Amino acid sequence: MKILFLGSSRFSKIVLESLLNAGFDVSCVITQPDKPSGRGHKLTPTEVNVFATERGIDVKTFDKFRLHLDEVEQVDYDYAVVASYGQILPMAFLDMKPCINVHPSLLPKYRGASPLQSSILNGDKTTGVTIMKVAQKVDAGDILAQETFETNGEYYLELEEKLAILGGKMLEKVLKNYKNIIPVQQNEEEATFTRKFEKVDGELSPTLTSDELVNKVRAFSQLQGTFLTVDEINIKVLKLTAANYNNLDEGELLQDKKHFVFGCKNGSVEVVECLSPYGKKISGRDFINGHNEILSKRVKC
RNA sequence: CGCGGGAUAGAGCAGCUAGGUAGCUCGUCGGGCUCAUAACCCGAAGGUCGUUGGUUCAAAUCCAACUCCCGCAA
Repeated sequence: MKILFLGSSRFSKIVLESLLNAGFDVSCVITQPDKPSGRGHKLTPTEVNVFATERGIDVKTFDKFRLHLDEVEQVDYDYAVVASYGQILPMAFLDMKPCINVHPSLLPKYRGASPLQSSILNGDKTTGVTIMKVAQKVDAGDILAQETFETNGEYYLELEEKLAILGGKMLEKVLKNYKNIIPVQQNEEEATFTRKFEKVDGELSPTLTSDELVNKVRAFSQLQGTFLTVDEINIKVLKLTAANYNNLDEGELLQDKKHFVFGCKNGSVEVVECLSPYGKKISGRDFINGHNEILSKRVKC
């Protein structure tokens, strides 16, 4: 059985790795073209591109997929597997061979660009992975398999990895039994959608509850970053936990040089780890030691 | 070749222009004072000055290349 794999993100890369480990023959990988990103606008290939190239797999990048259909027709494959590829696929391609998608949510919940981050932000205890047929409407295809996953306070990268591995295992089963599986339609009335997040979404305001703040850090700190502002200083926060000081006002700092704790809507939170100006991870305690003058200030709301 | 800033003790910084003993604030450790402390006093430990090379009698400092990081922009 030969697989054509379409994907671009870190999630895709882990799914691809699972497929290879399960012994599937991935004949070709299609991923997003190199894009200028980061400082200096250096052209950066996707993680999937780097990984597949290392494994000696044929990699194709299309600026616009629909303009390269004839090239795709040349590829020898039985099933197409899509995992956060990042482009809408044309019907002409979906009609060629079976095309299945792996999506890290319990569809029809959390369709769209950021299912994992949205689920963490909402503080869901239960999430999951869905395998479905690719339909013209995004993430709306008939379901082939679905499994739930109980979360345990994971941060984004950790949860992404766990769900990608689970998704890889589910794909293996689905691919091997494809002809015996009866697809189930999604209930459109229960569908919810997710949006892309931006830098400003990572702002930690003391007007939020401690749970909201912790979930924000879990969802964003490893991607676009989470930050709070004290006395004009931007502090990039990496780890945050709920604390037990209930007598602090919103934004008020605990007068203690050993803990970086501030009050929020319904209690308080402690900054466990943040980023030094040179990009080194430091403890909240070290941060306070270096900036003891902020103890008399407040976290900006 | 998008723009700007940075790397010196556990943290935050000064020193570099004009080369010549590694400094400051905070923390840490020990001691003292106090009902008490983000308080005060005394003492101590802690550094291959991002990496590599060059110039020099001598480089944190001057020159070159590289790495990593922060902000903006995408």
